[in-house]
Amino acid sequence: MSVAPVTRFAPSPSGELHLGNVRTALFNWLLARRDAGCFVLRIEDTDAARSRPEHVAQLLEDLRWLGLDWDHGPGAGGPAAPYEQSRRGSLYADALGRLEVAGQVFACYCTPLEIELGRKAQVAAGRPPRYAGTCRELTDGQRAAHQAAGRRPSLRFRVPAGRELAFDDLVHGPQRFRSDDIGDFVVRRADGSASFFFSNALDDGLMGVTHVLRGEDHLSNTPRQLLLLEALGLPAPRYGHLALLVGEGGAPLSKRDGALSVRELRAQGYLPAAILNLLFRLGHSSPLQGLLDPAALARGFDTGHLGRAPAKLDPVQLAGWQREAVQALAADEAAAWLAPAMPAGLDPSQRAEFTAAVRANVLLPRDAALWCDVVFGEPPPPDAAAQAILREAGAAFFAAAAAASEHHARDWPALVAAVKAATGRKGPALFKPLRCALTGLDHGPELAPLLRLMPDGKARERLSRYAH
RNA sequence: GCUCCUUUCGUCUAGAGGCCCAGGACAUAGCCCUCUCAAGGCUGUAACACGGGUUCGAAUCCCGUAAGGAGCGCCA
Repeated sequence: MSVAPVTRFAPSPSGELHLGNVRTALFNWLLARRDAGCFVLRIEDTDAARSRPEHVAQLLEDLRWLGLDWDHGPGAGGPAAPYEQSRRGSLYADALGRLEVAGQVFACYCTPLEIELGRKAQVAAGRPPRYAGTCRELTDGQRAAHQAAGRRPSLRFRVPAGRELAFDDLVHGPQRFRSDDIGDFVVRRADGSASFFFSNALDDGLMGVTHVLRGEDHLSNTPRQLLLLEALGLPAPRYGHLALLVGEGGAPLSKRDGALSVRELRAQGYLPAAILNLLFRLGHSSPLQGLLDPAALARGFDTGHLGRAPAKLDPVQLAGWQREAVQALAADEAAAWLAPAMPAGLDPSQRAEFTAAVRANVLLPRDAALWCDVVFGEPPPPDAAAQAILREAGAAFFAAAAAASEHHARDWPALVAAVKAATGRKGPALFKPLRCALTGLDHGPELAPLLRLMPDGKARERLSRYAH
């Protein structure tokens, strides 16, 4: 029997939320939702220099927009509040104090420069650049001397020798590491703040997190956190290390890849459903086909189907899901989505009709701008293909068409029938020139609704242009 | 340098020794539908990184090689 899982997303608000982060958030959210568990949002804002309040606000907004709601976290409260690490300092101090009493940590007076030198020497000697253990066994006298010299110590965890740390990774299977390969690491900086390894692991324990899905870059650091949790007497979550997402060049997604930030995607008009469905299949597979809603995504989520290889984010795939998401929109949702591209002053029925006419031809609202111009403003000048068709039809054809449009200004079938009767043309020879004159292009959405929406006289004016 | 992770169509992936001369989705090509384009339907092109083993039999197991990636931070 299994207990409801507690998962978490623990971003550091140092920049915009990008697709790599969102995927991590999504998988954790999916795991919690699938088993009626709890999804925790924890803000890792211990780095005062890089963490900005506006980033936090933006992060929350982006997650909400995507539909990834959290049960415990900022704005939601919860039994382990607060959920901002910047407000949990006393908790870290308490836990650190316990480790100090137990002798599991020691003060290290080495300066960054000394550490750096030691590291270089180790690498030169063909050894891993680990902490050399300089301050591990300091005498009281030595400590006093350092203090007298005004040195502020950091606190390091005393990594036990000869241990083997094993855990079963949700994605990569059984893992084994030797504690001898791990150097004594910093748990409290000289300025008194807790290190990432420490606060991250402690909070997972304190918040009762049962499953952690995180980036693969944490895989080989997991043993440290296991050691920490053990020393603190807290249960360790199950870990699953997700393969990284890479960009088109195959290089890891960079934080400054603006085009792939949620904010940018949203501004362009990408829909949450498109982003979620894309991410669901990036490094994760499912027998489920087609566009799925969040609940269906959750039901179909399976940690056993998480991939081990890095996945490349392909803009073409995003476009594919966007197309599906646009097609799946209800009529009123589609009209609202297209609203930014439509001219002000249209009444609701015009908006609805325009949306219905162009939505299959549009991926983003900006793509609809062209059709707005065609219907409500000026069509683009005919391109080469359209010009050839216009020329072939000839002035007499358009004279007849312009005359016909006097009586059938907005009625496409009637207009076509009248032009057909007057010119004897039919099929493409009849339709194509009309389309080109009316829209400037030889392709596009159905003409009947476009014609119905055009202001009075517009159709006739356009047809007349080619009548001589 | 050391430790660890990864490698199937262009892309995301299915595949846990015979069901695979490798299946699906997106992309792409063709056909159908259709006033055009899009949408929709159908059909096609296209991949097991390389080399050795183990086995009656390997995409699947083992060992090497190559190529990517991560970690070894008083950054998160």
